[in-house]
Amino acid sequence: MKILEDSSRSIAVDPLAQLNEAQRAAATFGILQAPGSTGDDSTHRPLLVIAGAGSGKTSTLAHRVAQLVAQGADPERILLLTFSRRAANEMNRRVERILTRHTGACWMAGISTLAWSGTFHGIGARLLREYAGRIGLDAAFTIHDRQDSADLMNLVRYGLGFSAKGKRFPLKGSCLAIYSAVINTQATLGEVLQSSFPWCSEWESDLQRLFLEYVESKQAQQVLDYDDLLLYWAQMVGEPELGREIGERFRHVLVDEYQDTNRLQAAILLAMKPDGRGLTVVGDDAQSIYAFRGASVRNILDFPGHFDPPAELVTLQRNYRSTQPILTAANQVIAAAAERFTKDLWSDRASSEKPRLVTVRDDTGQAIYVVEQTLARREAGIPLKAQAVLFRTAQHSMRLELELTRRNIPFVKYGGLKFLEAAHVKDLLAILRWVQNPRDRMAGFRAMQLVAGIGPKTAGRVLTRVGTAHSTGALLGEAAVPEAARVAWIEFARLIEASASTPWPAAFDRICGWYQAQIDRLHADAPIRQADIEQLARIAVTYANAERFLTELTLDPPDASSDQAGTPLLDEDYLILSTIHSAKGQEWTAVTILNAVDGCIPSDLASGSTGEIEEERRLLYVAMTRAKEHLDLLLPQRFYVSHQPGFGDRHVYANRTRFIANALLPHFEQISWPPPPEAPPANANARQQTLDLATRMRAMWK
DNA sequence: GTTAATAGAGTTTTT
DNA sequence: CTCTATTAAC
Repeated sequence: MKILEDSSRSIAVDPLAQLNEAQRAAATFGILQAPGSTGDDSTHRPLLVIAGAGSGKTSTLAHRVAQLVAQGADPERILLLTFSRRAANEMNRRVERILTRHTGACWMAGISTLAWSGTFHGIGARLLREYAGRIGLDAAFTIHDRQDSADLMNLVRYGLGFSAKGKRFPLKGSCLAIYSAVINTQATLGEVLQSSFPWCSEWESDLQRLFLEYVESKQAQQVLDYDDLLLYWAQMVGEPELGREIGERFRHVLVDEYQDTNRLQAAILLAMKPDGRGLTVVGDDAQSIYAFRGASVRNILDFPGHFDPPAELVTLQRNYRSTQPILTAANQVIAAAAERFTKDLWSDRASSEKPRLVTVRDDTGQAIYVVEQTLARREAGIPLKAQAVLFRTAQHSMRLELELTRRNIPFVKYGGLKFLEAAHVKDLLAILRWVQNPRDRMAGFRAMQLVAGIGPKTAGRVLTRVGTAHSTGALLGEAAVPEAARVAWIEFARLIEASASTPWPAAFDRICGWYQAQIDRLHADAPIRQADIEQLARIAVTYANAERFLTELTLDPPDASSDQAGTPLLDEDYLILSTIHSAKGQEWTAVTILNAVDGCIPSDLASGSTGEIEEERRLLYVAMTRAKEHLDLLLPQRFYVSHQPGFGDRHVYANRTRFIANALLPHFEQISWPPPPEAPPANANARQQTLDLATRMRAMWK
């Protein structure tokens, strides 16, 4: 990746011309060298960019990276931490485009300009594999996703006899959530229990024991969970020597969406860059929506003061995305927030259209309204892809999905259940993982039970034997299994043995072949699952080896449920359905927010503490600021109570979300749908009475 | 020891 | 409703 030598001068002026003053300041801070300087000594003071919604944050960051590269920084030594892989790819694309367009230089196609860009977890996994030898880790470790982790937690929990306690012990999910909170917030177990899980406080000492066993168990299996990827990384760079080595290796570290990082992630940054030199973080405190996962707004609020001299602060508050009425309404919603870097977004995109509050009768009315509105907008020239429907929880869109399917309107849904979490996909991956890492008990445990006649008992027994040996396949053949399972078992053992020595894509095909023979017995709806497996196979061939495939898949799963992962769809037009969380960083011409009522936003599951309520407020803010021109907030008046047979009509009435108080109403247009029948003027009424219904009724029976 | 059936409880957002 | 745990039957 070499750039033409003589082009580095023109780049300094040209691309930056598109940026406004604040953006330019952020993009060039500490970089623009005096003429004649080599650009070599370009590590700068720490920089914090507070970038409001739609303020051109991505573009600014991309320009900054491009500047760094253009001024001679080695792309290999730039670390770019983003929130999702999608964001990382987008950033890469933009950087390349800026560099190409303004230098005429030709970047090698197919090779990413930035070798080190990705999520904290993804980069962590890479670094840990690379440095595994020096921290006593097996480089072939496997990564457990949340379900696997919960299952392992469950196993340990069961082993300790906690499941049989007189009073109910927290379920596996809660246990994992508590464990994860302790790691990510770097607080003590006691503190976490008190602040977030008060109903589990009585189990503190048992939980402590559980977590110890959980950790031991992971270590024995050479398995890391999501939290470990950060924790091991933090511990690794906490060692002075390794910390310095890795810190210096990355001359520039840029972090996007900093408001959604947690204390552990902040600790990693500080360990790598103790004085903050070369460090840039970008974020918006008003868009912090991941506290439930340990993220802390404090990270961004306290960032400047961590350093001496303090970090430079640049604020971007000109919004290029939304019209002023939308922005005004959003500003009003967030204005009530307690603590923040004060900024009011402004835009010069005038419009007479206010965001609308649309009252509909119920869920069904909501679905029909959205469909009609969507189609009308498409008629008006806004393609489906430029329209999005956002909601708090994945299930809020169920009714709408039905309606869209019924009317043959294509859509893609982000967030919620991923196809990776489907049982059959997990089955397949378990086999694959076990082949790759025989010590991964969870994988083995699951894989073995796919064989007819093998249940938890037999599987557990075999595991204890395999754990001590190295050649899995041979040992499996000898294992004592119930007579009824004998034949199937030997076939399974052969599969495991053979797969370990088969080259990559072929090994996967082989496993698929075996699994497909079992699928009819395991699942009732085999044909649908069959299709998923074929899709997985298509994804599999694009990876170099099993380890890469598994790692990428757990860290960066295909995030849309009907995401064809590269196949067709691309040139088709489809509507976007997304949870608000998954909509982060995106924008659409028209946005519809479902269920803008109390109980949904804020979710009644998250209205415990003021902190949670504040986060829900920011959530609504994030949702509103995704819209460029049209914004509808839907208010279903009634919700049918679930759990009732058939189509019962027990329901509850809902109120408009508390975040849009009466005082804010002037910023919205309020309508009802379907529109109330227009009361005709009194005189017109008389004139219009040309229809004698009474006569007609009588005529029916004559 | 394994599987099928039944009763009971929880229920968000995601790397 | 769906996931989990327990119990009954194979």
